[in-house]
Amino acid sequence: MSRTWNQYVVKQENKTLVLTTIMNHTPISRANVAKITGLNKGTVSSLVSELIDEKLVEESGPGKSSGGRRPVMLLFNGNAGYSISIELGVGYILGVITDLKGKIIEQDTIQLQTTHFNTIFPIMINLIKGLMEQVPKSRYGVIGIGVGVPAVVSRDGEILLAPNLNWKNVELKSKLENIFNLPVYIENEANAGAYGEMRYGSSQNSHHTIFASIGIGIGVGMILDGKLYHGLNGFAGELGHMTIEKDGKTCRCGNRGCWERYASEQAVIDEAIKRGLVTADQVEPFEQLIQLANDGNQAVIDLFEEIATYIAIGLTNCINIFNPEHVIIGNRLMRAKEWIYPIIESYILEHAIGFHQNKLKIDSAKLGTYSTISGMAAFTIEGFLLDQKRNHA
Amino acid sequence: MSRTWNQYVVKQENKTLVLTTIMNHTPISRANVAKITGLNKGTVSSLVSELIDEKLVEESGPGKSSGGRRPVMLLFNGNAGYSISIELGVGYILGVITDLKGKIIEQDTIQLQTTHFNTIFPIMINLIKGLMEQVPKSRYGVIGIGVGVPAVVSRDGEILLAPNLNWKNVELKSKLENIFNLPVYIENEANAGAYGEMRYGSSQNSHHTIFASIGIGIGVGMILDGKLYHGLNGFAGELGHMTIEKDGKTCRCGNRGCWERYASEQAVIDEAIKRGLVTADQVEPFEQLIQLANDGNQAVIDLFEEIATYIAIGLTNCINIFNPEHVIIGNRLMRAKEWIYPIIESYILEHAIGFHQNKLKIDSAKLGTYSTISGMAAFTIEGFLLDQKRNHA
DNA sequence: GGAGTTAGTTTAACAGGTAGACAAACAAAT
DNA sequence: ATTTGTTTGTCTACCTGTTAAACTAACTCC
Repeated sequence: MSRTWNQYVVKQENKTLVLTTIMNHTPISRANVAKITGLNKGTVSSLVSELIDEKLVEESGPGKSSGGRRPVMLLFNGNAGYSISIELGVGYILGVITDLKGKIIEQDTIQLQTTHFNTIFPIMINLIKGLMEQVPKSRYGVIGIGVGVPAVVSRDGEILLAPNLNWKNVELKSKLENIFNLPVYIENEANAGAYGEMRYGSSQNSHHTIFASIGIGIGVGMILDGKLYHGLNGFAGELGHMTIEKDGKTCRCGNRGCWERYASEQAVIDEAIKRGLVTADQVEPFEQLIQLANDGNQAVIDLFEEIATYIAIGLTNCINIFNPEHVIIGNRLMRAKEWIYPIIESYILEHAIGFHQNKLKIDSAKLGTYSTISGMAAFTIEGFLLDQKRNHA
Repeated sequence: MSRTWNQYVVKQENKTLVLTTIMNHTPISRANVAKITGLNKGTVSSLVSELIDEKLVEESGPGKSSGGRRPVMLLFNGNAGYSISIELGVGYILGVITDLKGKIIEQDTIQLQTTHFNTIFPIMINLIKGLMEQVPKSRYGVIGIGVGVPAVVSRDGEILLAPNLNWKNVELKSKLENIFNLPVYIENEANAGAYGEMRYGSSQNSHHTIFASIGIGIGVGMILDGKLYHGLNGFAGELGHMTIEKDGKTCRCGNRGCWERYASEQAVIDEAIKRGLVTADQVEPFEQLIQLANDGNQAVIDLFEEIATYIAIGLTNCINIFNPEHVIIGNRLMRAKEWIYPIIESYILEHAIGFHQNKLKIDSAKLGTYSTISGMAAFTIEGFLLDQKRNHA
């Protein structure tokens, strides 16, 4: 509840302040760190020497002089440890190793034919084990495991509800922690995507970002005041089930007129089948449609444009609700970007309130299909650094 | 940007920690403050004695012994200063004096016939001056002025857009600061309402609260992770203009199917006139309708129930978006609570996602018509205390 | 009335940050 | 080649505020 402050906290905070300054400005001299942070030069010196002892920071040769003694440049050591991140999708598992800078070192994908937990779980364990063997030797080794899932996740890492996987109440975090004895982070796929884009992607420095992950369904990750928003117990961001048409199409959630019934990959496919643009037995109907649009099929392009309008309606709602600085559209539907993006942009421009007063940017995910997994890496890395901070004086 | 930590900051933080502990647990002993905060007894003693010097805390006689020396009970001194809060509505100005506990000491209302800024502003100034003369003598006197407005307010207190008043780009904060030479706080009416309910009303201790102010239009104030959410530049919370019916009724915002076209006081009135339940030249049509419903007029009750469903649709969207702990419905439409509330509750229960897993409470505003003004008082008081913290070592 | 408890103050020790002095290392001007 | 001035990084003396522990005060209970 209440937090007491004393000299230890002061040191912890200043030390992480120095570390993050080095991370964000690498390479940088001690003198410059002192200038940026406002800390005394001596304080910076002593904190940096501790960070060097912990192998989180290293010195690289002398930098350029600006009319005096040449500075010793400091680097954040991205190789002090490595994170393992997993993205669990419908039909695939993607696993990667990243360094502490979030850079992907190694990756591996497995296609799945089922969504059964009992089948998938062992496959995932094997994937993780395989990755762990490839992790380079380092001071801290594997610092943690992050898993992004298309699900509602509770604050303590339990999967409460994963409609597209048909999972319910799976205690994924504790299961994995028991097996690997490492810190495990579980997060919703859209939330992780939002975080990934904020840390490594197109919305760095933006404190108000809405990340709409439009795939089979729609999930929305929200960075509000610089922090990921979860709501009371992880259900926040279910904007796919926002009503945009009262008495509209029925949805499996029990409601009617839900946004994702009009604006998702599934919505595209349903409508395409209804219009005879693809057949129901097609293996990859969405890819087929992209192909057809590429070939100039006007009926398909029209369909994309209709869907785009529905996407835009929902996004306009988001903008009116959150007044974000940045709206990012990610996941598979953006493969049809060419046809849908212009429609979305012009609709929002015309319909969002006070648009002219907002410095709103609308983008597709810069990290592409790596938004989520990068976000999971970020969670894992930041969790590790937080742990260091707490344990190491 | 970056915040440095040193012993002064530690003291500031601990001092406010002690103060807020006393505020929240008043009356309380030094020993108990130490226990709750985790601070050393000696530290608490010295900080308390400073707070007593500053007249923010006072000792009240000895408390009950629990088997040893009797404690000296400490009280937060609500009378060290007073705030002045104004609610600027469509058709009225409400002004109050509150003490530092947010208790209303004095109040005054003025009915308005116009919305012209040049007419209203001098009236407001006079109202404030009148209130200032009634403020009791105290250590800090009038600590600040807070004004709640039905408008989009920028972070620096400029009224960007007030559709119901027909104002645009009014620098209210600086105007008032120049006149009174006091700290001035300007905030959107729904935001202030949300804050008021969190501080003094029905959602105390709730960190995720949605406050829907349903009057002529709809504004929503959002407490997310314990903090009021503004968005990038104050436009957040324009949920009144969330599309709930694609291609629905046109709205003055330029959009179609906006929530407030279906679920506000104006929507009730429009529909009632259309159905011949009241005439267009009625002075207080909404009051008239309440009266009719009270008299058992079924057509009016039916109308309220229809409107309630629309309110519920929008609120369900809010719940799916924010996963709040608490949804509060405030402002004038709740005068028809008797007929609309049961409908709202049952609709949400049936349609919100994962409702059973959420410990969601739905309430009407406990502070009634004082939500907004109490919120403004809270802003002013907290701003004052923050200032004290910064200036007074 | 003594033993045990609880409340609040005082004291010395300690940790960590700051200011400022200092040496080292360099650029630019003479 | 010197001289001058600047920048970097370390070191020392000092200061602030928290803590632990001793201590005084005041009370309850047997």
